[in-house]
Amino acid sequence: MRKIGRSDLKNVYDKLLRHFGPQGWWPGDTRFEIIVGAILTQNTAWKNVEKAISNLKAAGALDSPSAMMKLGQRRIARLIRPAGYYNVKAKRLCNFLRFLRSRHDFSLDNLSRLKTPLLRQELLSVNGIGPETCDSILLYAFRRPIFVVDAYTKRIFSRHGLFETGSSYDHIQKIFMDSLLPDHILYNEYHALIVRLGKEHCRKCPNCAECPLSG
DNA sequence: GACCAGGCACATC
DNA sequence: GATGTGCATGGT
Repeated sequence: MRKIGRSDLKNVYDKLLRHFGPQGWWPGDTRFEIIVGAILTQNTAWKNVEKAISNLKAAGALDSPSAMMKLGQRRIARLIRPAGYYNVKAKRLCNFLRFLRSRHDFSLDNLSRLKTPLLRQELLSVNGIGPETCDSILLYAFRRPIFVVDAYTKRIFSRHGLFETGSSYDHIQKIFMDSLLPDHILYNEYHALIVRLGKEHCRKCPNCAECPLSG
Protein backbone atom coordinates (compact mmCIF):
# COMPACT_ATOMS: atom_id res chain seq x y z
CA MET A 1 0.00 0.00 0.00
CA ARG A 2 1.28 3.39 -0.95
CA LYS A 3 2.25 5.73 1.87
CA ILE A 4 0.80 9.19 1.58
CA GLY A 5 2.67 12.24 2.87
CA ARG A 6 1.60 15.85 3.22
CA SER A 7 3.17 16.77 -0.11
CA ASP A 8 1.03 14.13 -1.84
CA LEU A 9 -2.31 15.55 -0.75
CA LYS A 10 -2.89 17.76 -3.78
CA ASN A 11 -1.92 14.90 -6.11
CA VAL A 12 -4.29 12.56 -4.29
CA TYR A 13 -7.04 15.11 -4.80
CA ASP A 14 -6.29 15.41 -8.52
CA LYS A 15 -6.28 11.64 -8.82
CA LEU A 16 -9.63 11.26 -7.03
CA LEU A 17 -11.16 14.02 -9.12
CA ARG A 18 -10.01 12.35 -12.34
CA HIS A 19 -11.31 9.01 -11.12
CA PHE A 20 -14.72 10.00 -9.79
CA GLY A 21 -15.39 13.41 -11.36
CA PRO A 22 -16.93 16.37 -9.49
CA GLN A 23 -19.37 15.33 -6.77
CA GLY A 24 -21.54 18.45 -6.68
CA TRP A 25 -21.83 18.77 -2.91
CA TRP A 26 -23.60 19.70 -0.68
CA PRO A 27 -26.96 18.26 -1.74
CA GLY A 28 -29.34 21.00 -0.54
CA ASP A 29 -31.31 23.86 -2.04
CA THR A 30 -30.72 26.52 0.62
CA ARG A 31 -28.22 27.43 3.29
CA PHE A 32 -30.73 26.50 5.97
CA GLU A 33 -31.34 23.11 4.38
CA ILE A 34 -27.59 22.44 4.32
CA ILE A 35 -27.32 23.22 8.03
CA VAL A 36 -30.27 20.98 8.87
CA GLY A 37 -28.79 18.20 6.71
CA ALA A 38 -25.43 18.52 8.46
CA ILE A 39 -27.08 17.85 11.82
CA LEU A 40 -29.30 15.06 10.52
CA THR A 41 -26.48 13.15 8.86
CA GLN A 42 -24.54 12.67 12.10
CA ASN A 43 -23.55 9.00 12.11
CA THR A 44 -26.30 8.31 9.60
CA ALA A 45 -26.49 7.26 5.95
CA TRP A 46 -27.49 10.16 3.69
CA LYS A 47 -30.30 8.08 2.14
CA ASN A 48 -32.12 8.19 5.48
CA VAL A 49 -31.51 11.92 5.81
CA GLU A 50 -33.15 12.53 2.43
CA LYS A 51 -36.42 11.08 3.70
CA ALA A 52 -36.32 13.26 6.78
CA ILE A 53 -35.56 16.36 4.70
CA SER A 54 -38.42 15.53 2.39
CA ASN A 55 -40.79 15.26 5.39
CA LEU A 56 -39.54 18.59 6.73
CA LYS A 57 -40.06 20.25 3.34
CA ALA A 58 -43.59 18.93 3.06
CA ALA A 59 -44.37 20.36 6.51
CA GLY A 60 -42.92 23.76 5.55
CA ALA A 61 -40.20 23.40 8.19
CA LEU A 62 -37.45 24.36 5.75
CA ASP A 63 -39.16 27.57 4.65
CA SER A 64 -37.28 29.44 7.38
CA PRO A 65 -35.69 28.83 10.78
CA SER A 66 -38.65 30.47 12.51
CA ALA A 67 -41.09 28.27 10.58
CA MET A 68 -39.27 25.20 11.83
CA MET A 69 -39.20 26.48 15.38
CA LYS A 70 -42.97 27.04 15.35
CA LEU A 71 -43.47 23.32 14.81
CA GLY A 72 -41.91 22.50 18.14
CA GLN A 73 -39.45 19.78 19.11
CA ARG A 74 -41.99 16.93 19.26
CA ARG A 75 -43.30 17.47 15.72
CA ILE A 76 -39.79 17.95 14.38
CA ALA A 77 -38.83 14.65 15.99
CA ARG A 78 -41.71 12.87 14.26
CA LEU A 79 -40.80 14.34 10.88
CA ILE A 80 -37.11 13.39 11.07
CA ARG A 81 -37.76 9.88 12.33
CA PRO A 82 -36.26 8.16 9.23
CA ALA A 83 -32.89 9.80 9.96
CA GLY A 84 -32.50 7.91 13.23
CA TYR A 85 -31.60 9.33 16.67
CA TYR A 86 -34.67 11.48 16.08
CA ASN A 87 -35.08 12.65 19.66
CA VAL A 88 -31.50 13.85 20.09
CA LYS A 89 -31.43 15.35 16.61
CA ALA A 90 -34.71 17.22 17.17
CA LYS A 91 -33.20 18.61 20.36
CA ARG A 92 -30.03 19.61 18.48
CA LEU A 93 -32.01 21.33 15.73
CA CYS A 94 -33.94 23.25 18.38
CA ASN A 95 -30.70 24.16 20.13
CA PHE A 96 -29.44 25.65 16.89
CA LEU A 97 -32.72 27.49 16.27
CA ARG A 98 -32.71 28.97 19.78
CA PHE A 99 -29.09 30.04 19.29
CA LEU A 100 -29.96 31.68 15.96
CA ARG A 101 -32.96 33.48 17.48
CA SER A 102 -31.24 34.72 20.62
CA ARG A 103 -27.89 35.72 19.13
CA HIS A 104 -28.71 36.58 15.51
CA ASP A 105 -32.39 37.45 15.34
CA PHE A 106 -33.13 34.27 13.35
CA SER A 107 -31.01 35.61 10.49
CA LEU A 108 -28.48 33.41 8.70
CA ASP A 109 -27.35 36.54 6.87
CA ASN A 110 -26.42 38.10 10.20
CA LEU A 111 -24.60 34.93 11.17
CA SER A 112 -22.75 34.90 7.85
CA ARG A 113 -21.25 38.31 8.54
CA LEU A 114 -19.04 36.86 11.28
CA LYS A 115 -15.43 36.16 10.47
CA THR A 116 -14.60 32.48 10.21
CA PRO A 117 -12.86 31.94 13.59
CA LEU A 118 -15.71 33.62 15.51
CA LEU A 119 -18.36 31.88 13.42
CA ARG A 120 -16.71 28.55 14.16
CA GLN A 121 -16.53 29.34 17.86
CA GLU A 122 -20.22 30.32 17.97
CA LEU A 123 -21.39 27.23 16.10
CA LEU A 124 -19.32 24.97 18.36
CA SER A 125 -20.97 26.55 21.39
CA VAL A 126 -24.31 25.03 20.33
CA ASN A 127 -24.94 21.77 22.15
CA GLY A 128 -25.13 19.10 19.45
CA ILE A 129 -22.83 20.79 16.95
CA GLY A 130 -19.40 19.19 17.21
CA PRO A 131 -16.32 19.79 15.05
CA GLU A 132 -17.41 17.86 11.97
CA THR A 133 -20.94 19.25 11.86
CA CYS A 134 -19.60 22.73 12.52
CA ASP A 135 -17.00 22.52 9.76
CA SER A 136 -19.49 21.04 7.30
CA ILE A 137 -21.71 24.05 7.95
CA LEU A 138 -18.77 26.45 7.57
CA LEU A 139 -17.63 24.87 4.33
CA TYR A 140 -20.88 23.99 2.60
CA ALA A 141 -23.37 26.54 3.93
CA PHE A 142 -21.02 29.51 4.40
CA ARG A 143 -18.35 28.65 1.83
CA ARG A 144 -15.45 29.13 4.20
CA PRO A 145 -12.15 27.35 3.38
CA ILE A 146 -12.32 24.92 6.30
CA PHE A 147 -11.37 21.28 5.75
CA VAL A 148 -13.92 18.77 7.04
CA VAL A 149 -12.52 15.67 8.74
CA ASP A 150 -14.86 12.71 8.90
CA ALA A 151 -14.70 9.00 9.72
CA TYR A 152 -13.62 8.15 6.16
CA THR A 153 -10.79 10.69 6.26
CA LYS A 154 -9.52 9.19 9.50
CA ARG A 155 -9.80 5.61 8.31
CA ILE A 156 -8.37 5.99 4.82
CA PHE A 157 -5.49 8.35 5.49
CA SER A 158 -4.36 6.70 8.72
CA ARG A 159 -4.15 3.44 6.79
CA HIS A 160 -1.98 5.20 4.27
CA GLY A 161 0.30 6.51 7.01
CA LEU A 162 -0.52 10.23 6.85
CA PHE A 163 -1.16 10.25 10.62
CA GLU A 164 -1.48 7.89 13.57
CA THR A 165 -4.72 6.05 14.27
CA GLY A 166 -6.47 7.95 17.03
CA SER A 167 -5.09 11.36 16.03
CA SER A 168 -7.30 14.23 17.12
CA TYR A 169 -9.73 16.02 14.83
CA ASP A 170 -7.78 19.27 15.06
CA HIS A 171 -4.47 17.57 14.33
CA ILE A 172 -5.78 15.87 11.19
CA GLN A 173 -7.50 19.03 10.01
CA LYS A 174 -4.27 21.00 10.45
CA ILE A 175 -2.34 18.51 8.30
CA PHE A 176 -4.73 19.05 5.39
CA MET A 177 -5.02 22.80 5.84
CA ASP A 178 -1.26 23.26 6.18
CA SER A 179 -0.71 21.29 2.99
CA LEU A 180 -3.42 22.71 0.74
CA LEU A 181 -4.27 26.22 -0.40
CA PRO A 182 -7.23 27.74 1.49
CA ASP A 183 -9.75 27.24 -1.29
CA HIS A 184 -13.34 26.40 -0.32
CA ILE A 185 -14.03 24.83 -3.72
CA LEU A 186 -11.01 22.53 -3.33
CA TYR A 187 -12.03 21.60 0.26
CA ASN A 188 -15.63 21.05 -0.80
CA GLU A 189 -14.72 18.65 -3.59
CA TYR A 190 -11.96 16.93 -1.61
CA HIS A 191 -14.22 16.01 1.29
CA ALA A 192 -16.96 14.83 -1.05
CA LEU A 193 -14.44 12.71 -2.98
CA ILE A 194 -13.13 11.15 0.23
CA VAL A 195 -16.68 10.15 1.17
CA ARG A 196 -17.21 8.71 -2.31
CA LEU A 197 -13.94 6.77 -2.04
CA GLY A 198 -14.87 5.56 1.42
CA LYS A 199 -18.28 4.34 0.35
CA GLU A 200 -16.97 2.47 -2.66
CA HIS A 201 -13.57 1.21 -1.54
CA CYS A 202 -12.99 1.68 2.15
CA ARG A 203 -14.08 -1.77 3.27
CA LYS A 204 -11.67 -3.37 0.83
CA CYS A 205 -8.78 -1.29 2.16
CA PRO A 206 -5.90 -1.78 2.67
CA ASN A 207 -5.60 -4.55 0.10
CA CYS A 208 -7.72 -3.18 -2.66
CA ALA A 209 -6.05 -3.45 -6.03
CA GLU A 210 -8.70 -1.20 -7.54
CA CYS A 211 -8.20 1.55 -4.98
CA PRO A 212 -7.63 4.79 -6.89
CA LEU A 213 -4.95 5.70 -4.34
CA SER A 214 -2.75 2.67 -5.05
CA GLY A 215 -2.01 3.50 -8.66
C1' DG B 1 -29.91 -11.23 12.42
C1' DA B 2 -25.56 -8.80 12.53
C1' DC B 3 -23.30 -4.89 10.93
C1' DC B 4 -22.82 -0.27 9.29
C1' DA B 5 -23.76 4.75 8.26
C1' DG B 6 -21.01 11.86 6.04
C1' DG B 7 -21.22 12.32 15.40
C1' DC B 8 -21.97 14.11 19.72
C1' DA B 9 -22.55 14.63 24.72
C1' DC B 10 -22.02 12.82 28.97
C1' DA B 11 -20.37 9.75 32.80
C1' DT B 12 -16.57 7.66 34.72
C1' DC B 13 -11.91 6.62 35.69
C1' DG C 1 -7.00 13.05 28.55
C1' DA C 2 -8.77 8.56 27.33
C1' DT C 3 -12.38 5.30 27.16
C1' DG C 4 -17.22 3.54 27.25
C1' DT C 5 -22.11 4.26 26.41
C1' DG C 6 -26.71 5.90 24.70
C1' DC C 7 -29.01 7.57 20.92
C1' DA C 8 -32.32 4.68 16.25
C1' DT C 9 -33.58 4.19 11.51
C1' DG C 10 -33.00 1.78 7.07
C1' DG C 11 -29.92 -0.65 3.73
C1' DT C 12 -26.74 -4.69 2.81
